[in-house]
Amino acid sequence: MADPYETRHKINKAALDLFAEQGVEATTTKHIAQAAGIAEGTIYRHYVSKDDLVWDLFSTNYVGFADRLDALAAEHTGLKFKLLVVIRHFCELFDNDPALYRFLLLVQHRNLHRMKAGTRTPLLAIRDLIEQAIRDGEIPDQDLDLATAFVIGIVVQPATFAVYGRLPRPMVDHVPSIADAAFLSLGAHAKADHA
Amino acid sequence: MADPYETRHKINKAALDLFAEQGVEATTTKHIAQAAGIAEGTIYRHYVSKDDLVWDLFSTNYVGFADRLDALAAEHTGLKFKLLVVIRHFCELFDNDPALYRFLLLVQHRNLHRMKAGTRTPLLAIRDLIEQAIRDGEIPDQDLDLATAFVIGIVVQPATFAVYGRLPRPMVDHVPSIADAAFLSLGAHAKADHA
Amino acid sequence: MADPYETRHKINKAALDLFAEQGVEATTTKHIAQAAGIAEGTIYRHYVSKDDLVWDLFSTNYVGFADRLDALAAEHTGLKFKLLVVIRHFCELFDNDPALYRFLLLVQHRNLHRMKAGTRTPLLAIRDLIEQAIRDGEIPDQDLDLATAFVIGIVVQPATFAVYGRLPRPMVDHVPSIADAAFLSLGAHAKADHA
Amino acid sequence: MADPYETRHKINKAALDLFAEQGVEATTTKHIAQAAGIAEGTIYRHYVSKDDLVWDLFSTNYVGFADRLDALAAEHTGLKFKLLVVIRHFCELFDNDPALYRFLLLVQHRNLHRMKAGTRTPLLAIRDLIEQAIRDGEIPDQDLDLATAFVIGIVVQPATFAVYGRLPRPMVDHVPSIADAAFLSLGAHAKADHA
DNA sequence: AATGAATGAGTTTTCATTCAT
DNA sequence: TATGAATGAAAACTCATTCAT
Repeated sequence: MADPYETRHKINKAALDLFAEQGVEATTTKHIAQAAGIAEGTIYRHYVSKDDLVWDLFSTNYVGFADRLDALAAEHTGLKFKLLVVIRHFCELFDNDPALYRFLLLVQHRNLHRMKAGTRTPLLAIRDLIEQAIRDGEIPDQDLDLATAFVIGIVVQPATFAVYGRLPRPMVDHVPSIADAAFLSLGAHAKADHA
Repeated sequence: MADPYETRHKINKAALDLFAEQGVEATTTKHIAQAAGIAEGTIYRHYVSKDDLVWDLFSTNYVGFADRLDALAAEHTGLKFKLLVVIRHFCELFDNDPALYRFLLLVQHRNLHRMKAGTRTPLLAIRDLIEQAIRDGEIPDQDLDLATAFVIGIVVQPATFAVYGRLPRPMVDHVPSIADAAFLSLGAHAKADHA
Repeated sequence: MADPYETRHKINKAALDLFAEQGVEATTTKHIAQAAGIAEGTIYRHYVSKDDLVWDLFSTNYVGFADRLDALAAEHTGLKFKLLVVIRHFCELFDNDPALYRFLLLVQHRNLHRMKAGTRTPLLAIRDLIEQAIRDGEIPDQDLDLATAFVIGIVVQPATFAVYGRLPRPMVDHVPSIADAAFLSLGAHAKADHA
Repeated sequence: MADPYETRHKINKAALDLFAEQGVEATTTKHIAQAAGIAEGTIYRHYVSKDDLVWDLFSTNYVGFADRLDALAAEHTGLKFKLLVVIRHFCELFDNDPALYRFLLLVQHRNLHRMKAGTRTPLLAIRDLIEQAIRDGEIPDQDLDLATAFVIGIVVQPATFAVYGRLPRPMVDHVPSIADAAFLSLGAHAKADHA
């Protein structure tokens, strides 16, 4: 009997790649089945619908990513270092699995509102990290959500540029510059570097 | 019968709203026709295809927006002021026509590569502005594309937050903070403010 | 432009015939389209779904039939005559449009419970007619619903036999016998015949 | 592993319930397997196909029922009594196993033509009983098939009403009334009761 | 220019059945 | 015998586009 775990994995891999490459709508279940080397009907033994597949791919990876960011932030001290490891992790994700990044970028708008309130998201991980820094006096008091948006924007936009060839890869090469910009955008003094 | 110019306008308005709200693929020509109060076939009197409609909407507004940014930048001196007016214009667009803003954000990547080489885009407007600042010694020498990504990210991400209710509107209220963050992220000294 | 009324009629006719002949499930939208001489997609310009088509066909004809029975009953006096015209009408329907009868027979179980309470049905028409006869002392007092079931059964079962070739057609030939049986089953005296 | 006889029984029970409730077409093999608590493939260890399952269920029970009706009729004398016991048996089947009753009713027409010529059916049991009564002069000479239809209709329709809640259960309570109506519908005189 | 019914190719989804374990 | 993952043919349904009016 075929290993259902393996089949599911093949579906996920094929779907993610195709979704990233041509978008969710443009990817047919037929394409996915062909790329995964399985029958079209088999997809429906693992997922209720194409939409369910998209949602599963999104939520699993989105939440998994948030959890890793939380863990990383917890392992380090000080805004500067926290930002650095978090941003490095983000860039590594991008470099190692560009398709996953592109997929998350593509579908987040349609899927974010489905997450049940209270779920850990990368966004919350960043927000908590900034909140802590304000509390610790590392950066001036400021609008927390706005500050979160700045950091997210500074990290995500270069990756988006990289996707479309407007910035050279690997993203890891840009980590120091990105971390610096994020740090500065929050109103931190360069000196905080050495704190 | 009806003023053809007005019909076209109704199509544009309906399409833009729907595209912004639910994405291009999820919006059917039937939806557009219904929302515009016209017959489905009428769309094809004004546009060759749905894709043509998307492209027209995108290119017209994208280039127009870039031109206004260029003009604004030209009217002011110094990175700080240029950033301020450019960012204010971004935020005003968002406040005045959120559908247009979201639409441009959604489809830009799919459509950017179709633009004739050399066409002015908002990205280029920002990029030129930063290049000038580096040349003028206002900010340290740095990777131009990365810096552009920072500024774009710092501007766009708060707007995205606003769309999802994570940041209060109007966006114009956030202009000073956003401009500051953009300015700082480029490595400018706060003092440059008063320069 | 094609006449939508005519197209809808072609769909209805083709669908009814096929449904009656081979059942609803066994009839595909492709079959219907072919039989109607239209494209498969055209069905969906007239009906939301195959199920909607079935429901429309059922409810329209079922209620229409009830209305005609009501009208007929109102035009005549005395249980005997009312039964006679009502049963004759039923048999004429059967003879003139056996497909319609067979269709109603096939789908009633799945669709009866969808009718909103208070809708006129053939069943109610018969029931009212019997209730009146009891009130008028034409037949002994008895369980109204049970009596209704008797009459319905006496009328419907022969038709069902006729469908499957267990009784010769036309059904109209059996009207006197059926009416007599119905009359007698209610406990009426033969004398009532001449009342 | 499990007792094969028990497994087959579980399949039969689950299938019968589901077929009765939602029809044969609407019941999937998956549903049956779930309801029976077995694997989908197991059905095919016991039946060649879904259709084979339906046929087996139908023919076994239909013929068994006919045989019991025959036996009951043989044990009694006179139309009145024969009708009474036969109708009681009908009603008891309904009360004891409504799913089986409904199933037989639903699928009989689709399956009757498959029965070998000469097989005993409930229809024949009723028909023979009426034929005997005519021969014995208990009821007037009349169309035998039509008369059979009357009796079947008078018995079956109340049961259908009971399914839809239009008549209170148990059906056994209605046996005297139903038998009376059947008796009368055949043109028997009420006095024959006491003959 | 405008209409809107019709199209048909293409999509998602279903489900009885098979087969390796 | 039992399992249940996989199959694939066929189903219902969608939708950008066409075209007669």
